[in-house]
Amino acid sequence: MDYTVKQLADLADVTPRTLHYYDEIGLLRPSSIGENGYRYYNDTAALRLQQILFYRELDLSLDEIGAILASAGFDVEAALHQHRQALQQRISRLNHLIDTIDNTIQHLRGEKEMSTQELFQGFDDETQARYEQEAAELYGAETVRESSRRWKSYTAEDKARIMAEGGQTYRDLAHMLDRDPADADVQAAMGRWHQHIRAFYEPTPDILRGLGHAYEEQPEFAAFYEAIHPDMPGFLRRAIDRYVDML
Amino acid sequence: MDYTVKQLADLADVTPRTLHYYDEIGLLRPSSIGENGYRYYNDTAALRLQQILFYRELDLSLDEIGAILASAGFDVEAALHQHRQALQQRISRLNHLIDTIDNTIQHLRGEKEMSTQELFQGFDDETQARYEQEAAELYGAETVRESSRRWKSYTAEDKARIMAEGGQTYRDLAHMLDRDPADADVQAAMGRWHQHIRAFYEPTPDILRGLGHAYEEQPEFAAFYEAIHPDMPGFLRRAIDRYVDML
DNA sequence: TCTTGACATTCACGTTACGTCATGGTTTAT
DNA sequence: ATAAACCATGACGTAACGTGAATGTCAAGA
Repeated sequence: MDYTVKQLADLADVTPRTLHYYDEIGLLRPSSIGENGYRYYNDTAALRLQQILFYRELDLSLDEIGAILASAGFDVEAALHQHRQALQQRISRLNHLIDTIDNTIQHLRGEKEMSTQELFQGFDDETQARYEQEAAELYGAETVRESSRRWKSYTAEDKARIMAEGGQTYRDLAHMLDRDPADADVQAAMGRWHQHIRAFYEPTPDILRGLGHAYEEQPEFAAFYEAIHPDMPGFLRRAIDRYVDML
Repeated sequence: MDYTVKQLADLADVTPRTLHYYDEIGLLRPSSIGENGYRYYNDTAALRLQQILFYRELDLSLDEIGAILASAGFDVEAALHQHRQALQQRISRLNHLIDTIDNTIQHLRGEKEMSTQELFQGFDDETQARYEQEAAELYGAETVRESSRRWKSYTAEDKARIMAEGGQTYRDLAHMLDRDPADADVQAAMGRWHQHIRAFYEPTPDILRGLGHAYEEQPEFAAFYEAIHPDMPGFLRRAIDRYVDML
């Protein structure tokens, strides 16, 4: 009970060309070849095709699929895990793009023309690096001194209260991760966040924005907020951007 | 103040080859060409490159970018909106793939060999269609009568309570969208959901699973749950799958 | 001035996973 | 016998460049 190309192709919902190609690259050879040169596939071949298509659905390259099917000792689970990671990254990237598109649309609507600088922000690596450095410098040079001066002026009670309030704000926000950053409750929490920062120093809008950026981009910050929830850094950054837009 | 290929390339963080290519396809022509055949780009060209790269970051094809930059009357916002949709779809698809990978890994761990049939489920369009149809038929034929019989037997008070409880369950779930579907609280809510369904009829595990499927795939259902939250349909389906696995 | 190294140019093939003719032989059904 | 439907093998096209290869040009140091 062998299949011809068309038969197997119809069965598996691919085109004959696909089978030709898989033969050509050695991924799926016919089980036999007739004297007329026709390809014939048996059930074993059909099963292999199923597996190929299965992995293909998972978006693996034919090379990878070949490797998986070739070695019986291959660690399929590890491979799938790794691939899962890759997919997650793609999703992250796509979410970033959607963010950017949303911002762009907002700008278009507001007739606020984005300057080329703005357009490039977040895309140009150098600009990015400079931006972060500036934020760090702003946060560092002027501010750190001011911050430690203010902090020292507080009583132990004050300090405990301030830290508790800050923590509460972050926990509140963690419960609103599924909302729109523009949501009134979220923005109210951002107001409390702003107050919390002001307990240390007086941040300019740019510094606030820089903080949001750092929360998302700088590993040490990101790790802290990710500990609260994996989506926290991105959410915070969006909420901060929104908050500063509204100031 | 003109740039050579290398200079502009470095500035924009692309390779010279990219500029060659953009010239070749007419997307970005040099502002002038020297007697030696060298390409020279002025600031206008540089700006255009910025815009090209901006749109490229949004994952638009060079063709589309060319169209956008060509026509001043082009509806950029509409284009971006459409592209946003496309990105969302990709994300949906990627999430689907991740789901499948997770299932596959589970099967691998449990040494439960997936039959070819199982492997194919969800990929084969025909199987898919048949599955949905069966779910609809099950839900329809036997069940609808039973459902309306039970419903009529309730008092107005009962009805109000049942609806309120159901609504509450969905709202509870909406606050747990960021959790794992296997989370204890989520699964507890799924238990309440099950009870809610049982107020109408006695669902078999397959029917429950079919419901989860329908919530995600059938537009009318999906629209209802998306109104609660965009991620609700997918989350519900995963939670239901998990719940039924545990029954 | 000569040489060297960094830059410039134009081919032109490689990449992925097939789609799409083109040309010609084979099988099957009428 | 003839047409329809299938088979085969090239071979080019796709998107957006990467990667040589062969060769010409320019700025700078010995």
